[in-house]
Amino acid sequence: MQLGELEKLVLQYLWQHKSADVKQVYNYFDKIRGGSLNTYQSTLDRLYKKELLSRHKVINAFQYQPRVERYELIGQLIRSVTCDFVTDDNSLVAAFSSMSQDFNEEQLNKLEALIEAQRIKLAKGN
Amino acid sequence: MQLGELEKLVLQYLWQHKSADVKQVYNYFDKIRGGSLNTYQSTLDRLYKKELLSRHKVINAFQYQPRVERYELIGQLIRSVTCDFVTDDNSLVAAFSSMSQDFNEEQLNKLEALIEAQRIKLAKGN
DNA sequence: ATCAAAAACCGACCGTCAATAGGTTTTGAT
DNA sequence: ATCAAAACCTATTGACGGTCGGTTTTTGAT
Repeated sequence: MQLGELEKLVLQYLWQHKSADVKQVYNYFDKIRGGSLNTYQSTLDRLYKKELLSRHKVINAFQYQPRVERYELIGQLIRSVTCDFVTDDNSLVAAFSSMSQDFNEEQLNKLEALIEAQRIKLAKGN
Repeated sequence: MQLGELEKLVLQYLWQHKSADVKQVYNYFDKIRGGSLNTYQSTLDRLYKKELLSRHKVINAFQYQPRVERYELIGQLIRSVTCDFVTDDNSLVAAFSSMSQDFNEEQLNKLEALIEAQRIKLAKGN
C-alpha cells in the first residue's frame, strides 16, 4: 500500500471525527493548507477505492468513515514494508530489536502483556 | 525512504554476498531477470546515494557493501511508515497488537527477552 | 415533469521517483 | 598516447499522488 501526504492527513481527520462528508473535510483543511474541494473529493475517493474508507449517502452527500482502525493500518503498513525483507524467523524480531530503544517503561509493560495474550491464544489453537 | 523492487533485490543480494561490484551483481541478476549492466549501475548508485550502501574502489571498479544491517533497515522502514500515524504512546503498541498474530511461540520468547533487555537498559539510564 | 443547484465523476496535467538504457567522460593499464 | 573498462550523465517510460477544470448524475423544490 502506498499513501500520500494528503491521504494520511485525511485519514487522521476521519479517525478523529469518525465520519464526515467532503464539505466538512474541505472546510477543515481549507484553513490550514488550502486546495480545492475537488482535491478532497479525489482524495476521499482514492481512499475509498483503497478500501480504507467506507461511505454511504446521507441525504444527498456521501458520508465517509474509516474502514480500518488506526492501529490496524499501522500493522498493515508495517507488514507491507517488511515482508520483502523478512526471509527468516529472526528478521522481524531483529527489526524490533533495533526499534526497542523507541519504547519507554510503560510501553514495554504493554508489549509484554500483548505477548502473554498471544501465547495464550497460540496455546489454545493447538 | 522509498525502495523499488530492484533496489530491494540488490540489497538482499549484498546482504548475502557482503560485497560486490556492478559486474557481479549484473551477472547474478542477468540470468534471473535480465536488464542491462547500466540498470544495475544506476540501482547501485541510487542505493549508494540513499546511504544504504558504501563503496570504495578496488583496482578500478567500485566494490559496494551494505551500510546498514538488514534488521536495521527493517526497523528504519517500520519507523518511517509508522511515524506519521503514531500520535500517542499507545499507537505503536496497538500496531504490534494487530501484528502479534504473525508471531510464533519461539519469536514471542525472543521478543520477551528483548523487552527485558530494554528494561535493564532503561533502568541503568536513570 | 421541470429545472437549478449540489454532488459525484471523469479526464488532464504536473511533480516525483524507480526502472531502464544510450551516450559521454574519466581512468588506469600497457 | 591508446584503448577498453568503469563511472557518470541524461533522457525516456511508467506508476502514482496532488490538483483542478469540466461534465454528468442526482436530488430537492416548485
